[in-house]
Amino acid sequence: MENNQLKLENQICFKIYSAEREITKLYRNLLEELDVTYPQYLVLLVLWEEKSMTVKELGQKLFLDSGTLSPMLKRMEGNNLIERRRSLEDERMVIISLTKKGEDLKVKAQCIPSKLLENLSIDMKELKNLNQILSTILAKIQQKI
Amino acid sequence: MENNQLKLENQICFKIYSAEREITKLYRNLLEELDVTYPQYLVLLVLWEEKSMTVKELGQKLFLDSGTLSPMLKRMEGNNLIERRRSLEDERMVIISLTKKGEDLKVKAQCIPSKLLENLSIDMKELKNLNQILSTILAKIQQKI
DNA sequence: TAAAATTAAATTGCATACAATTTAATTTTA
DNA sequence: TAAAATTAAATTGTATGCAATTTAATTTTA
Repeated sequence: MENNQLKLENQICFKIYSAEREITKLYRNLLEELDVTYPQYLVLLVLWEEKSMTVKELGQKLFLDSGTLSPMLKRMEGNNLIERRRSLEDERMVIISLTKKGEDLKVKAQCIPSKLLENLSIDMKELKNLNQILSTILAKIQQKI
Repeated sequence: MENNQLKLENQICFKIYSAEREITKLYRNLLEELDVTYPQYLVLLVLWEEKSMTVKELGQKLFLDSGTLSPMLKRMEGNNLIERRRSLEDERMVIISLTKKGEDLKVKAQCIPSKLLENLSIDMKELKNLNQILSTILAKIQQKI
């Protein structure tokens, strides 16, 4: 009696794991021009929507903790993309905001989503479907935590 | 005119990125008993199917290069899960095989796929759907490379 | 067949991830 | 209100990932 469940090809999570890395590689090419990594690009996406935000809030949006964010934000500060300053009301908090350079990168980034989708060459119906299923999964996992 | 494409919530790839990490966290709990990480578990899955394999073949199955595999396999060797030996026919190649301990872990691993699916609590129809979409995406990306 | 090209792993360097701990500030509570 | 508990970031330590380079072995080619 074979155990098919332990076969690699039947591992749905392996597909997610592989797809994540392959897609990140596609992004790497597109983001080269902006000189940011994919996680850094996500930080920029958040800050382009909301001018400033604490490290904690950023972490809640991106599902990342300070162990990941602190050094990454330090690198982004070093590259002059963001500024970090302690909150005056509560000195425990660090407020992250965009520099002029970080703000201006948004223009260059406009084309990235469409280019990425073009690279993926997936049709809109499937895309919406995928989006919906992943949202469901994420919500279910998050709910458990 | 708002640019919705640059909004985080519309980033399908962010969902894949997040889902990958959340699922890996679920695995982390399940794999604790086996004392392996998720990528190490993937190596074991492959070796449980085929007794032995070169580093290159392993990399082709898992989409990982020697920069990732070499140190990981060294750690697994250190934990007595696998053995590494140079091929006699071609000394460039390193052949990876399971130790008794690595082979025996398969029994303990039997329950993991079902437990994981239970944690995900996604219905079979959605699962098959997700599987199909991700396979399509992976195939399209792979084809480009 | 000897030099050039190719190939398989390993190594180097950098950037995530994340658990666990530490530090400093704030809030709660006895 | 002073000690205890909580909270936000940073730090520490470990394990991926991956591009680029190096090393050693094999194959190709001039």
